[in-house]
Amino acid sequence: MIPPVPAGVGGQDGRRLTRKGQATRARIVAAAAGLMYARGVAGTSTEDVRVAASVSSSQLYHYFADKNALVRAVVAYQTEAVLAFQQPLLSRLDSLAGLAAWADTLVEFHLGLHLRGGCPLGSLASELADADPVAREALVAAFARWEGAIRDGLAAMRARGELRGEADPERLAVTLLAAVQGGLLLAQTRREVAPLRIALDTVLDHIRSLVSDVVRPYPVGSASAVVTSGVPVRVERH
Amino acid sequence: MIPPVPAGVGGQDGRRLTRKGQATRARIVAAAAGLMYARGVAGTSTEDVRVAASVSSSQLYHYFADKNALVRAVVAYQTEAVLAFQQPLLSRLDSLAGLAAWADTLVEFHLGLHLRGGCPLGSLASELADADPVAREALVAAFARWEGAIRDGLAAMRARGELRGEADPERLAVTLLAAVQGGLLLAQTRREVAPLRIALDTVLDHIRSLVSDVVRPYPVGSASAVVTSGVPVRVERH
DNA sequence: ACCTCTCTGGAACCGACACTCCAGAATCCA
DNA sequence: TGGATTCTGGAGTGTCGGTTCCAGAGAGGT
Repeated sequence: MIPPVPAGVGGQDGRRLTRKGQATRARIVAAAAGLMYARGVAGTSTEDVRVAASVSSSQLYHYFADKNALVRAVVAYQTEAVLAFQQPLLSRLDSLAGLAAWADTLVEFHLGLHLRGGCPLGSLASELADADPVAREALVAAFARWEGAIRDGLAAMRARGELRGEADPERLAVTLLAAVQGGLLLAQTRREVAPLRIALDTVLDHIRSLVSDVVRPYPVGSASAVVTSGVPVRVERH
Repeated sequence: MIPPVPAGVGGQDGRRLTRKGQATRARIVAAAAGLMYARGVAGTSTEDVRVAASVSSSQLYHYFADKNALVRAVVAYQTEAVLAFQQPLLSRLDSLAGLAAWADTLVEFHLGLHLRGGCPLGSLASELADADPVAREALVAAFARWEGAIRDGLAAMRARGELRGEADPERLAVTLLAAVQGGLLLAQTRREVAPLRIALDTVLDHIRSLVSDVVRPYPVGSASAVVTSGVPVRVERH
């Protein structure tokens, strides 16, 4: 049940790894992850990885049974990278401001990459979902963790009464994640952030409409309470 | 400006095609499209296409300069296929019922495929956006046509007064398209429709909240007008 | 009917790529 | 310190995949 060696530290068949071995293995995975993010899994040869990681081919096959095993290590690596990167923001998702900050950070991050590459997990999923069952399972788990973090934030908002009881954190979390993935795909294709920003903003707008005790723009029967910014204004409870 | 031969009918360098030639070319593209949808572009060899289309390798290179050219033909083919498939629904997107019918059809279609493969255009985009500039341009145009059709429907709703003036058809269309792409990616990975259905439903909910003259659940200062279904109820104008 | 252009079959080429093998160097642990 | 194990370099192998070539069959226009 419990593996003899911590994940990501063992060799391909459970052999022990020396400190140096761990470093080499990590270097290979990091190099492979970078290349596969930029050129896709199929577009990355073991030779490319070999050169980028400055190792010999025997080393590749010392640490990984075959290319498939390397790909799966990359999936695990990117899962941790994506979640670790968002960690500080994901733990503050329990408010509208926190959600907005998270969305802004995603937008800024991909702007910094000039819209090259989509979501590290999304592009792996698109390429591997129907090709590698093991990788698919890992990606399902990765998305579940991501989605869970978002859901927890929304659930906390609801528990605090900031979101109305009818708001479903589970469904909203799925929608936000889909907006990220779809928005990134369109943004990557168009090489413009607009689609990502718009998709996230729109879903956040929807979540705002589920906030408790709010004066909404254009309320029924009144044309005087127009809020130009479109941001709902909280009012005194009862 | 105007090509001498209709698109998809000419040979690789503008040579004339006989009726038979057109049929063979079409057979190759259709076979390639199917394989590339199922296994990805990189996962499909020219040999695979050769066999699936029942042609010799010389025929492949008679009609296409290289694999890249074939891939680009596949992009064009899938663009037409995706838009043609949705054609009857896209032209009726100018009402909430029309939007729901469109969403349901997408869900049902991919259920029929058992969630194997995502969006034909989306998966091509994910694989080609950063690899083939020409294909990327074509995909940008394809998404623009798709998004345009959705936008036109929403704009018609707004023009008829069904959507409030503040509703932005452009932004809503982008969000819907992102929901389709992201929802499909998650659905393909999980092999469950739920993510697609939830993402689309949630964005449609948001659009419902932008419908004119509506009694919304939990209006400010009243707890009596709760609508259990969550579906807004249209009321008499003024 | 004839000539030209298009279409087709099949063999062959060549580079790339995943993977193997072995021998020597480094590391670990008792 | 010494013996067992892990790590590394580099050359080598076989297959696969994209592409080419040529010669013959077929189709189209005048």
